[in-house]
Amino acid sequence: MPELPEVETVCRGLAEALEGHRFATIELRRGDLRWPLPADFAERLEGRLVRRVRRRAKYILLETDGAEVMLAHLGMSGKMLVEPPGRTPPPLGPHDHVIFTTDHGMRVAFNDVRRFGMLDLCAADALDQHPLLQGLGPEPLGNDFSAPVLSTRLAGKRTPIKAALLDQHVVAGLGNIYVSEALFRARISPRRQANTVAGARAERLVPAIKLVLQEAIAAGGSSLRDYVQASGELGCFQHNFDVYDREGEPCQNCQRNSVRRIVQSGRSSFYCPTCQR
DNA sequence: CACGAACCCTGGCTGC
DNA sequence: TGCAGCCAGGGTTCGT
Repeated sequence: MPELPEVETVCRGLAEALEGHRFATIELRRGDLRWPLPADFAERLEGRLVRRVRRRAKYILLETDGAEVMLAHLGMSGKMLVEPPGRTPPPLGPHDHVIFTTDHGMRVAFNDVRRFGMLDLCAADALDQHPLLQGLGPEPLGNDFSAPVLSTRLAGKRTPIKAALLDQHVVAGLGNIYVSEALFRARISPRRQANTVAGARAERLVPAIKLVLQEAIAAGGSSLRDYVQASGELGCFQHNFDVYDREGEPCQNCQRNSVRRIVQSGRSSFYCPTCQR
């Protein structure tokens, strides 16, 4: 579910709710997520002050005043649901797996229907070596993500550009929605061989990626099925899709052809075969 | 090594 | 109404 803009939005909500506050209790209601939660997860975090919540790729990193950082991934259906103090929170459901409370009465529930998400703890000075963070590609919104950088990373890849952009080791944070949207804006076919995306095509693609991600963050992400912000509000960017989930609808660019859906490495791609080459 | 398919899990929707 | 089958924003593991 959540790609970079959704995770960024959730991080901002968590930062507002948690930064500067201390975890009081942490309740593990179900530990068999994507990987089993460490058995001592709660005791290692309880009493810790949350210094900063930030994002790397699609991971949420919660820095504390202790030696460890909490790592969270939302998988396809994960949510972080914030309930502010002074209000009776809604009753917990079967998919509220971990409940965090703070010393000022904030409640955050990690909820994940499909349990593809994960939580872990990692020594702050060894984050780079964490197996899930190791080898991740550059942040697409970072200053060092440029057309030359992208084409270098695509060099030698014979796989379709769609698959290459989904590979978090090439560039970190894109998912199925924003790859389709960025390729549409750059007028590049998802079927094009990755190593041919260089020069002028890369010069179109990089700004297209940056722009669509920035617009989506400004809209609070895209809500299709499960995704909500930490506050529970929906994102709005799904109303601005040009091609994603719009099979058969007219192309927003040429208005003549209709958006086509194809399956690549088991996942849907949406594009205009005329505008995108 | 690089690639694609299978798999992890639950729930919503479609079509018979 | 019921149920089988398909599909979903992700990522790892396995086989070729």
